[in-house]
Amino acid sequence: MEQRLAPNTKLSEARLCETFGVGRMRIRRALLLLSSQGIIELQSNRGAYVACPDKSEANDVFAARMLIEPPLVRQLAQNPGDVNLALLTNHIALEDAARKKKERTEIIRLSGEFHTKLAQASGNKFIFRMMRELVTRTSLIVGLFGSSENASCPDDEHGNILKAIQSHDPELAEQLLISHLNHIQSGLDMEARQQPQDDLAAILGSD
Amino acid sequence: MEQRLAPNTKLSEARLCETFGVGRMRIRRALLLLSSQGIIELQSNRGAYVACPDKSEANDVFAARMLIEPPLVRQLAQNPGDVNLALLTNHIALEDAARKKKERTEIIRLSGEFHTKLAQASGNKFIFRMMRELVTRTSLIVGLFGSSENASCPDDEHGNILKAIQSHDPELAEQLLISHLNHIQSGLDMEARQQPQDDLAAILGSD
DNA sequence: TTGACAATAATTGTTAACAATCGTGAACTG
DNA sequence: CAGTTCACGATTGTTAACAATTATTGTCAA
Repeated sequence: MEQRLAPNTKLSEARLCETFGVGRMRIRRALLLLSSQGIIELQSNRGAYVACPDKSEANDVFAARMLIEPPLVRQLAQNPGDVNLALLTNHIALEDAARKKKERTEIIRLSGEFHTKLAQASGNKFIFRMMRELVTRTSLIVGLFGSSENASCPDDEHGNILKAIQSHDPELAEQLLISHLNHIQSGLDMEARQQPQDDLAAILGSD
Repeated sequence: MEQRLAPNTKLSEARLCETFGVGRMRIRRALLLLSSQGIIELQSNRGAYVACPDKSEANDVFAARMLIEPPLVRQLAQNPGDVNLALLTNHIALEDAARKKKERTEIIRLSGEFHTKLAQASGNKFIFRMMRELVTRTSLIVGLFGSSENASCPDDEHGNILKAIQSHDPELAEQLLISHLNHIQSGLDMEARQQPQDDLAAILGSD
């Protein structure tokens, strides 16, 4: 999710055990769940590897988001609810703070989380889960096909979407979100994919 | 999915082991995956129970389907593709055959599968997975809140939807599907839920 | 130098025993 | 007789050793 592990990175059980200080059972349970969400790939007798989505899968993810998110935001703008507005406003503040401090991984994390919070605001548990999966995969894809550093959500589009929701403008909110998704997608270079490297040390280093 | 296990049925590991003739590890892996899909509930130190969705979760599932399926079918009707039409036509034939033979569990299974095949026809792997989960949960819900036996998809609505797709009529297809979902939902009695019983013997009997 | 082959090392998959937790029922007390 | 407590049985969670598979390295021959 924070793009600290490159796609195709091998995740050895023993390594993960000592990294997180837990038994093999916990690790295997976690790997199974991650693979069921398509975040890693579990190859029989060969181990776990960070998923490496191809062009087709990337398009699937964006198509699914285009299908779900616009009507979601439209609906939210029609009837936001005070609690949701407070939560989202607070989130935007966090994003701004992280952007000011130039904390890269935090910015990436929060950028994704904004979209999951939109889904959470719908109050629909299923849609919330779906969106969480979609956002995670989007992070993977941006990490793979992201051409430059502006890969994370551009500028303050999140803030503008929230403003549209606050002013009960479903049309505008929907339109802004569509543009936002398009910006993310058009910032990708679908042909030249990033070189898959093996650096699990990234996690070890900061732990 | 076939409604042979009532909600809240306890799924003991030992029982499942001897039923399927596999080790405890396999069972636990399967239970973990099922719980991640919301089909069963894993209570810590207490075991696995068939999920028992409440009114709110049931509404979530239908709301999610209402969000996703209509635009999906509309899109499919605009550009079906010969392979998809063949697959769907073949599926309708299977449904008819099962209905003629009055094979209840088969009818239930195929009724759900029709919707997942609609999603499969979109060619989007994500949407396919989502729909499969939604359909499974719908089966659970119909089993819980279904008032009479006509709970399974009424008459030949599936066939009509397919016809609309075949004749490239997106509006009609979308409208028929919306009606179809409404029929399913309105056939439920959201208040008086079925009595949760414990009959894992159902599986043992037919195995 | 390159290719195939074999042996070894490393890693994953499985099994079985052990520990911990929870529900139940009997015994006891007020 | 009601309520509480304790102990037992059953079930789940964990650990560790073992088996099976795969990857790697070294050797030999062309």
